[in-house]
Amino acid sequence: MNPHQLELFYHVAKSRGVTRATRQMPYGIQQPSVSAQVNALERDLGVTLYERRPFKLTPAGEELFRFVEPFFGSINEVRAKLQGAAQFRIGASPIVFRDYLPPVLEAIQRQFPRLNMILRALNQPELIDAIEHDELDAVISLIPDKLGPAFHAVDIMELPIILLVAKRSKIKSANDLWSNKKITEPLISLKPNELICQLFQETLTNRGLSWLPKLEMDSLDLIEKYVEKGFGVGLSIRAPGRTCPSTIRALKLADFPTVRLGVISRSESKHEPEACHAFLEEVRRQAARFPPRKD
DNA sequence: CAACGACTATACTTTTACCA
DNA sequence: TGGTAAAAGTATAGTCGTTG
Repeated sequence: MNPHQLELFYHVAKSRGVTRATRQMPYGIQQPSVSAQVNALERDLGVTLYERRPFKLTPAGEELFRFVEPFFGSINEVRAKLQGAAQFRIGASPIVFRDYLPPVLEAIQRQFPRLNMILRALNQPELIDAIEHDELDAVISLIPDKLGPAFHAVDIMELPIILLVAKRSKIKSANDLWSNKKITEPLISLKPNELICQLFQETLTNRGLSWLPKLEMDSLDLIEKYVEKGFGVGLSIRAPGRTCPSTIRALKLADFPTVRLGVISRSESKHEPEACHAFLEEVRRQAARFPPRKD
């Protein structure tokens, strides 16, 4: 039972499978090597640690995993500590990074000069995925309704879903669209797994309408660009403190649900709680600069 | 139920690390 | 520098689950 075998077993158990482990390992190693090492560990112990397919840890495997997980699971954290640079990993959408985060990050940097901030710009589904896999400590994201108990979500603001049309388009309000049973304007939206799209499509379905996107973009900026060029109607949200370009008209969507923008962190994370708290406070303070619009 | 793809194990070869 | 053992790599066979 050598440490290398235990490390590989940890990755196999965490990734739930040998092949998956080799793909997710922090360093390069081929599947047969992992397979051979974990098998050698089992042979040495004289115990089966997991059922192969479907993957399931045996009681012995569970016990061994409980033993090795605290060690191998906190290696990166310990490394950062030893290097004197506690790290705090923040995720947000590219737009949030561009338009809202700089003052927040500056404030955190002033408060924690030694803190090593790791920043990742991702879209909403990837942000949720990253925090679920403990790859980030805090994310600013639209908050899904179903969020596990392991996560702590704090609402910052409610944002209305809007449609964007080119000013020169003859569509003046959303009702102009709904009046036709079949909507002929091309819809430009984010990818279907984005919360905004799901909420929008659900609401349409409830009203007996069908309008699937013709163009799928991966940022709201791109959607705006293509609306401007006259490629169709864009699905977006009204971002606070930003005004539409003069060539674009934003259409309110009466009786459509709003989305909640907030900060999600891991509730049990003992990892940099001060920084996490300060981050949340700073986001709140910045958000307060944008009073809710009442139109 | 055959065809296919994904996963795991095995056989064999090459590389690496260590030591005399 | 050359020998040795361990570990990693390549190729591939076997097995299982899915799909048309």
